[in-house]
Amino acid sequence: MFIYDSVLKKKVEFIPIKENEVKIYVCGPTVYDDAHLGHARSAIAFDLLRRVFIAMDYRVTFVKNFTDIDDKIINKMKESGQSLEELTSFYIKRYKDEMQALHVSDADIEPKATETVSEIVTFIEEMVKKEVAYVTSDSVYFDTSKDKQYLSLSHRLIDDEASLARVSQNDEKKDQKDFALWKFTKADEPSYKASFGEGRPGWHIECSAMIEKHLATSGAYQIDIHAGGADLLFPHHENEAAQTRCKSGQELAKYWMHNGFVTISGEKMSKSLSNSFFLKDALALYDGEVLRFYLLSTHYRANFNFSEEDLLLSKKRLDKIYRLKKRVFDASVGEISATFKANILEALSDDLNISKALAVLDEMIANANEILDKNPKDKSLKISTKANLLWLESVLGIGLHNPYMYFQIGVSETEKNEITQLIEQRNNAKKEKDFAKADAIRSLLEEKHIQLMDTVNGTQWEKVN
RNA sequence: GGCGAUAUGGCCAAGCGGUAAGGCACGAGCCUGCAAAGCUCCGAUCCCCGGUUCAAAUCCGGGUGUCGCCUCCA
Repeated sequence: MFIYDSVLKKKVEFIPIKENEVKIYVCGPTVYDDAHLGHARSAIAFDLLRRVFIAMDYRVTFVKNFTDIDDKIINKMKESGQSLEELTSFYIKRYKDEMQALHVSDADIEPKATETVSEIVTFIEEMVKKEVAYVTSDSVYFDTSKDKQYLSLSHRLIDDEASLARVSQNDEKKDQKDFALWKFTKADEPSYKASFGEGRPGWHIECSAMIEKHLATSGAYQIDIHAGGADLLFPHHENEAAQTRCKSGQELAKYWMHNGFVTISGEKMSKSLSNSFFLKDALALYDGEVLRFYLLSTHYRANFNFSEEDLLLSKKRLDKIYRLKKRVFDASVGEISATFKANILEALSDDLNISKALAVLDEMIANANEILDKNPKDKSLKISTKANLLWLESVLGIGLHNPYMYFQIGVSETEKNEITQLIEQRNNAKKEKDFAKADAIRSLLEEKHIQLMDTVNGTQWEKVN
């Protein structure tokens, strides 16, 4: 397995801390608002990573957190009048439902910040004791000057005035680069008791504490892979790494992976630009699997420019998978082709080269179709093709629909009955060589976006866009 | 202002020094009553300029364009 390490900025061979095991931590969402396409892309990218490791027989422990205490959440509580619990449980549930629609597997552990407070407090206490953190009137800060390797992750120089001018000034901070580990709270805000004063955790500390609680090994590195969106590299991951390094003497992660952004009309979606395409809206328009396949089809590190046109084109490629699946649907389950499996894994183990993997798949599809055109009843081919498809679908997280149902998404039962009747009428017309009538029926269905296909197994239909 | 990424046929997109995968669209053909589906065939010298090399889309230098990070962000 080769992965691109975004700290080393090159592709490296993945060598696990412990043989055949891999521990992955992915930064999850802050649950104060709906998830958008960017969250989906990140989740899908690292869901693929996890599935590939599993397909390669690694024992995977996959952790994704929920940040459920934060300034933005508190602001939203004040706006909406909801309690922390009401607000965060609503968005957590929605996030999980949306991930399910996208076939993103649940993480093995899904810790919440609010469930990790005691570990966070202990973590900070130790840092204060080691004098890598200090207490001011409003917060406990991490002292970045104590970490000689600070900024080694993001390779950044932030001593220049222009950079610092963008950060709000605070005279109690020893250095403007220092960041809050704990914020002392006002009376009407959610807070937790701590020896250094009642308050709530800062954003960065929770991930360090969660990793230590749920995943950390005792060696040089706490986990194998830490992943997240490219915008998290600085300051979030830089700060996480610094805390853990100074507190435990260990490096947080052996490898760092970051996914590229989803842009719309060439611009990154962001809260401040309010150009987010929310998943609840996207999933109302498109099937979750179609959306997954589209977001999956570009390499995870490249930026992804979302367009409805491209999504519908991408669907055509997924359609081809399902059409072949229909052709082999009645076959029994058998052995997959060793060559096919090896070729797919070779592609995916090269830093998740999905384009190459899909090219291998398309070649397999074309080959199988060609043979089935010549001999529609080639039993052994049908068996191996079906096995190939089922295996691949588990690796890519697609193909969970029944292939006949897939082409009927968005068609009501009443409409289905209507279609069946019209097909019957058309077949009768065809028998009587009344092709004008048969074609009229086909045109009628086409107007309703129903495409007919006469096959050796009778007339089939698909819903088309 | 600092730092970084990227630029491949009409569109999406691989490529990681050895002579341009794949998908979609277009066109031609086979199949079909006609279609659809499927299959076959068909298109680029890789932003520009210089350099290294027997050999560069791939490495180096300099431009230009686009995007991003430096502030919440996946």
